[in-house]
Amino acid sequence: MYAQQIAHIDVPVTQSPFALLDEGWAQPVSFFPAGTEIYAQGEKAGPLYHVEFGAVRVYRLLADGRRQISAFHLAGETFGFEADATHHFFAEAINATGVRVLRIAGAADMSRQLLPLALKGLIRAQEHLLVLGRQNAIERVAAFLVDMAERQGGLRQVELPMSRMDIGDYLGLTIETVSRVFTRLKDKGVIRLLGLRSLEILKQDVLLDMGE
Amino acid sequence: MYAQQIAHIDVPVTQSPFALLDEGWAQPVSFFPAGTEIYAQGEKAGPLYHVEFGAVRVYRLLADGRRQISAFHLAGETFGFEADATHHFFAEAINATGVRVLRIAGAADMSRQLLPLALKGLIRAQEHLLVLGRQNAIERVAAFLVDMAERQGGLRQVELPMSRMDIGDYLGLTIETVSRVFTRLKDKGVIRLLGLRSLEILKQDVLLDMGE
DNA sequence: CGAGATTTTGAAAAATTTCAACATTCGTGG
DNA sequence: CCACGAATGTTGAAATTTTTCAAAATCTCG
Repeated sequence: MYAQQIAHIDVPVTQSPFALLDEGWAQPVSFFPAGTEIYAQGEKAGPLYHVEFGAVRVYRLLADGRRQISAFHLAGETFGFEADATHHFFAEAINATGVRVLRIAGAADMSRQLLPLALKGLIRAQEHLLVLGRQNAIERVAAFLVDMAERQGGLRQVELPMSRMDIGDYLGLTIETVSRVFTRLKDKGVIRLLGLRSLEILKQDVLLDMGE
Repeated sequence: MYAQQIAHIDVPVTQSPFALLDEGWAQPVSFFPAGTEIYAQGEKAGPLYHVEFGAVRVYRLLADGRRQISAFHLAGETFGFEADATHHFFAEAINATGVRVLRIAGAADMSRQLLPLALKGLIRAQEHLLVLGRQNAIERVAAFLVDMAERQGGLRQVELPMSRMDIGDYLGLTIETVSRVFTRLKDKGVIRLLGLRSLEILKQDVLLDMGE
C-alpha cells in the first residue's frame, strides 16, 4: 500500500533570490516524479522545501495502513518545518514536482524565519481539526474546494492535482463518499466538473456557506 | 450556548523564575474561575500563558455553535502561541485555574523562545488530525486516555478535569458516544471508573494498541 | 487501441448521531 | 448535614450518515 519509488533528479536552475526566506541559500531545484518520497517519518530533518511546480502531500500512517494527509502544498508554498529534530511525517510528490531545497542561513536567523511559517501551519492544522471533528461529508468537501480555490487565486476554475483517494485521506472520508459528494454538488448546480481533476465553481456563495 | 463569565482575579505570587521561558517576565498568577474566558477569537494576541493549576480548553466554533476543542492544557503546560497578530481561537478555564502571564523579553529573543513551542503544537495538532480523520470512536477515546495518562506522569490513575461534552468536542464525538465508549472499556476490563472524572487504567497494553 | 488504474454508482452493512427517558452527581440553602 | 433542583452523565431505540462490498463506467497512457 502506498508504494513509492525513491528517485529524484537534481536540476540546476539559475533564478532570482527566493522571496519568502530571503536569507536562505537557494539551492538547485530537485525534480521528483509522481509518487516519489521527498522525506520520510523518522528521517533527520534539515532543510525546508519550496514547491516550484507540482504538488506535495504530507501525511502520517497508522500501523494498519490507514493514512491521514495533514496538508497539501501547491506551487509557491513552503513545507518541511513540521519537524523538530526528525520528521514526524512523510512527504511525497503527488505529480511531477519541482522542489527547491532551502538551507537556512544562520541558526540565529532560523527561528525568526521559521516562526511565521510554523504559526501559519499551526493555525491551518487547527482549522482543519474543526473540519474533521465537526463537519459532515458535504461540508468537508465544500471547505476543501473553497480552500483550493483561494490558494489558486480565487478563480472560478479550480485544478485538483490529487486523486480522490488523496482527497479522501485529507478529509477523513472514503473515495466513494468523496465521489458521491462531488456528484451531489454537481447535481445541485454548485460546481461543474470539467474533468476528473478540474472543476468550475458555479455558486461560490453556496459553497462558502457549506464550508462553514 | 457555551455562556461564560468574563471575570478573573489577579493574584500576586512570588515564585522562582519560570523554567521553560527563562527570559520571559514572570507576572503574577491570574485566577480564572471555572468557565471563564482567558482570551477570545479576534482579540489582539500578546503574551503566552503558563498553567499553574487547573486546566484550559482552546477551541473554535462554527457559525451554528458546533465546537471543536483543539487542545487541552494542564498544569505545567504553556499555551497562547496559536496566534499571529490576533487570536484565532478561544481559551477558557475548564476549572478554577491559575495562569501565569508571560511577556516575552526582546522581540529578537521571542522567535527563539516560541519556535519549539509552536513546532510541538504543530506536531500535536497534526497527530490529532490522524485521530479525527482516521480513527473510530473507541480508538479516539483510547488515544485520548493514553495521552492524558502520559501527561500526568504515566500513572495508572488518570484525572479528567473536563466534562464528557469537552471530551466529545475534542474527539469529534457526541457525549453519548463518549459515554458509551467509556462503558464499553469498563465492561472489557480495560479501565475502571473511580468517579466521573477519575479512572484507573487496568490494561495499558490494550489501550495502547487501540490508540494505534 | 487496449489494459490497468481510477472513478462512479448501487445496495447492504456498520458506525454514529439523535431523541427521549432515566440516573447520578453537584452545589446551595434550609 | 440533608434535601432539593439543576446540571451532567448513562442507556435504549430509531434515524441518519458513512462505509463496505461489488460491479460498471471512464480515464490514462504506452
